[in-house]
Amino acid sequence: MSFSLTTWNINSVRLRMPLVQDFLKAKGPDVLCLQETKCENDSFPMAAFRKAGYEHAAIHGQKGYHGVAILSKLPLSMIDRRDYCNMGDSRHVSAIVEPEKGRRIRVHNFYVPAGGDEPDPEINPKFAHKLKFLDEMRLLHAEAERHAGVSTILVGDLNIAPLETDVWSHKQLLKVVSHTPIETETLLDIQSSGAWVDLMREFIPPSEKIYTWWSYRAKDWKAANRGRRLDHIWSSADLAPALASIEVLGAARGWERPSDHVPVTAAFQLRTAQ
DNA sequence: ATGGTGGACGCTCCA
Repeated sequence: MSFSLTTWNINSVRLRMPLVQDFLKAKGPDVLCLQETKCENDSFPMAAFRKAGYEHAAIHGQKGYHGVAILSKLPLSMIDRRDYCNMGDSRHVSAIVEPEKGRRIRVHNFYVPAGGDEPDPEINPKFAHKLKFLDEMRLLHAEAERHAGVSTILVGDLNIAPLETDVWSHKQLLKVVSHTPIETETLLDIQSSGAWVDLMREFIPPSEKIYTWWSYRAKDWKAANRGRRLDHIWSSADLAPALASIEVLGAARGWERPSDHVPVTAAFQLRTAQ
């Protein structure tokens, strides 16, 4: 039994629906997790997703900013939308998918706050918000459901590039929000204390560079190649042996009117798991 | 050292 899931910060789902449709036609993951949909639930382009074979959805949107969504070929149940930091932001949605009988997986889809420019929580409330948000994410691993036969996948734009090989220049980005020690250490600590597995790094060793985001502000993003790995796919330990592949679709950054993030897809062969 | 681009919204915020 195979199962595949894509995470993609789409930076306006309405504007980029044609790209999404092309992607779904080409890759057809079972589940698609989007971030920065930037539209209210009422204006989410659900009809186009249904037409593409994605009849099931868990949407958590808001006007103009943020917004996350899970689209699925398979039924979704136990949909949950959480207000991290109690600010009314739409930055989380989760749901259970059951790729085969008895194999339940809760998918958590996150859009972590970017954190502003100044990496000091004392003077920059956006950075303080980011750190507080991470602290709340830390609690996920303790949830009863995870110990009651439900596996977990956590994806999204986490807005942190934790490893030296997750950025174009470790040295030059040490004081740049997304790669500061407080952020990278916190993220890696959440990962290890929660027994999460970084599936992208299971498949692509830490010795190799991986980028999932390239700034719009570069003159020539491809030539400069100053990317960062801001998008992630984690799982509970029980799912890791079932990982079959990870694909980072870098070509998507070169599509017409692209998102600044590219889609990342994990494929599983569930029979090989415990 | 600075400003560069892109999206939503509505004359500015956020990334």
